[in-house]
Amino acid sequence: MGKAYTPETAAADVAAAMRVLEGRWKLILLFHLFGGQVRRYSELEKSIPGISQKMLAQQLRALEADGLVRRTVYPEVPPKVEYQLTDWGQALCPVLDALLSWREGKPPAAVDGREP
Amino acid sequence: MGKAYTPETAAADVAAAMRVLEGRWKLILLFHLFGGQVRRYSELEKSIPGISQKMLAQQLRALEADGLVRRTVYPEVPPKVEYQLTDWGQALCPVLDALLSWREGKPPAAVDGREP
DNA sequence: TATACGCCTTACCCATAGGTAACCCACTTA
DNA sequence: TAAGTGGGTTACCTATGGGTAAGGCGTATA
Repeated sequence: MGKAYTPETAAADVAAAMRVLEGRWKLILLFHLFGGQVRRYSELEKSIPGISQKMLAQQLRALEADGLVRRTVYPEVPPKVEYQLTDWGQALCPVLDALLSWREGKPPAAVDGREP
Repeated sequence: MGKAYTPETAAADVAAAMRVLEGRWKLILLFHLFGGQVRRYSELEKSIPGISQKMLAQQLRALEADGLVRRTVYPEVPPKVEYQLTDWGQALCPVLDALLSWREGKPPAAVDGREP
């Protein structure tokens, strides 16, 4: 059974969940990793046009700290680092799907002030 | 059937959905209106401690522009304005519930580097 | 005349997210 | 000796979101 929420606690918890996803690149990273995909740093860098190394590292670190992404370092030279989702990270996929479906269901803007 | 998404378009659409909810007060406002509740400006102001009139007006306008909130003005003096969710706004409730459930399912942080 | 009410708007300030560019490290190959 | 390789860090700058304080409007009441 779920927690009991007041408007304030519910809002705070949703905000906390969203904070994990905020940042210009995190969702893109997640969608590149959904479905059990494993990617190296340099692969992500190549497949995400426009991202800088700083932002890639920063956002990956944040996702890792939040428990969505697992980081595996291979002690080689040159270094090799792999990124993949944790189970919990993967569990976000259907939630985002629900969000996408909600958005698809948006009615067209009313022209005359009434809803259609 | 849903749209077909690439990592980029999916991320962009999720971000667009989240942008509608971003802002320090919007979720609180939404949770005060979920379930068909109808509230006046001054009621919201009183029941949301810390919100300024500027932010209350601004965030309500944004939610209205995004089609989540319906604003009803009664041409009286002093003015009376009521806010309530649109059907689409109300449809967000189960989505946010899913997000809350996802958050509740987060495993405790691993102490030794492995996931539990 | 002045004050109060309900619902805002405007002017101004600051903290943070994100951008660019350059640098670092350990090792291998030329 | 010098350059390349993968995976970052650091310094610095700007744009935006949110904060406070105050003003405005149309009418009724004292």
